[in-house]
Amino acid sequence: MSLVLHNTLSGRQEPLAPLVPGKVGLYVCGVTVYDRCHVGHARSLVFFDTVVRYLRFAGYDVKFVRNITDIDDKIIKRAAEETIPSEELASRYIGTFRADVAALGCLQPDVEPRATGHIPEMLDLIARLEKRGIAYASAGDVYCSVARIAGYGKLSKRKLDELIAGARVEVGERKREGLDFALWKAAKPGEPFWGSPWGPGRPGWHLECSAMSTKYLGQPFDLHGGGEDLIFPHHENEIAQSEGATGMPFVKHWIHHAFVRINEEKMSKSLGNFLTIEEILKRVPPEALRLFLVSTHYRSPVDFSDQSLLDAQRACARLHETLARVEERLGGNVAAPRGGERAPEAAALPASVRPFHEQFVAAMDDDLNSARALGVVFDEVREINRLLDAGADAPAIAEHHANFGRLGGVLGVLRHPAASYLEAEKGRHLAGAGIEPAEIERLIAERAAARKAKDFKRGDAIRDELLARGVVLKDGAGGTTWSVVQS
RNA sequence: GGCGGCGUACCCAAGUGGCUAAGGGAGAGGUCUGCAAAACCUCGAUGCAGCGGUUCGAAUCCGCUCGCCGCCUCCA
Repeated sequence: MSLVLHNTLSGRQEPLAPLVPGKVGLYVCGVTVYDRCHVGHARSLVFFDTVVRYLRFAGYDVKFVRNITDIDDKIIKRAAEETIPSEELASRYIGTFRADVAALGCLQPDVEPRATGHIPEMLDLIARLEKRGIAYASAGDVYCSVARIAGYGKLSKRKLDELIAGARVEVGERKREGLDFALWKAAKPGEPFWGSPWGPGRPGWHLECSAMSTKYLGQPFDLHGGGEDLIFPHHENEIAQSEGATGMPFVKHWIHHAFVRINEEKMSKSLGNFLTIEEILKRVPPEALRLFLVSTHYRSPVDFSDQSLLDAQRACARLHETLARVEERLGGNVAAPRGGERAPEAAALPASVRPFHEQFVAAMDDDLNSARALGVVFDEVREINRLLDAGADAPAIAEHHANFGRLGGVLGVLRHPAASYLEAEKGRHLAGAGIEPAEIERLIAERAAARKAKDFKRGDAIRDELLARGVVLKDGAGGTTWSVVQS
């Protein structure tokens, strides 16, 4: 059994076969920091985070590189609008990006290179392309001549003549062919620039990923990914640059995920129909957003809606309610696995949990089918609740606790003790509902007194009043506890 | 126009040739509970956009039709 992944380059599913057995190099195109990140970016972050977690779970030594584009036309444009230096704008949105990544609970990349920190590497790449007659300078710009690239279009499955015929890009005065793309852009007055043999300017967008990926992962390397909108022209051009400069293959395996849609349309900044990660996380816990995102296979579009998000939040609550029961049953003896670690061999697992582990692995090995894998986690939830209801002993519960936490951890949904999750949910709800915990406790005490006096009518009235305010009471052996409705 | 993808129960979503079509949300009935909540049990698509075809057998393969989306331009 081993991981099979869809490869955009071949259009087929192929086994992951690392260049160095046991090690995987992964490069992901990150964000351009000129605005806040939205749910679409969250999909990319969460998907590749899941990829890294699963690869490590499966025993691979992963080197994960994700870049930050901190210089480009959009950044310059925004900065000019705000009349601040582009570095200041970039720095601001690197800050919000980092906050979003942390809030989503994503693992840090091993290397997070920034374009502006790799200008020499990029200039070197241009020089090599020029030496091979692939790049040409023109009035301070430098372009890559697509016609000189063998196999151009192989990733996006496009033929060069069709691209030329259908090109919406105008042939610029400086460009020889419409499809040629900029490696270096001459600085206009007032724009940020770096010195180069071709004059002051800045790198073209595609160049940074070619330079930085191979700097940190070598050439060729194993896995390169991003959103499916990057297939053309971005990734096609990366291949052109890197293979053109060296004559060696660039990347073995390309993985691309589909988009988040909203009302049947792609969520994007240009359409203005986006919700930021920050806005969503005010409404639901990060685990709920992650669960929402991984409940669809990565190569299918996921439709965002309030109802779907609410469904995910309720499903997430089910997961954590069960975790809370488990933790209560085990008392203080709960060292929860956090995910991202190597899994034990299936043969070493207790027979009670092995089927869940194996089914989860089978699902993830099948082109990272996280939706199916999540179904397995819920199967185990039911099994755990059954055991708890039947009064199973602690060791039996502990076996499942370890397994269930480990599987959930791969999907990034059971990373904290249940209590902290449930407390956070209470806080989120109370902040919006205008009710204080002290008041809830007071009403619970009042109700307890009424119930003791057999005044169930009064007791039920209090419970109904709290319910109307989104607070659910639960009468247990040790007294009454409360939680909040997921809405 | 070129290329690619999608249409599965009330909603979301797995399943891509053959056991009773996963799982989650919502709903109905039951157990438990003073009543609830949570949990558990049971029910829920004789059918997988429509129509044809291939096959012993198809949601799954092929053809056509209808509806929707993405890329081809900055975009996760």
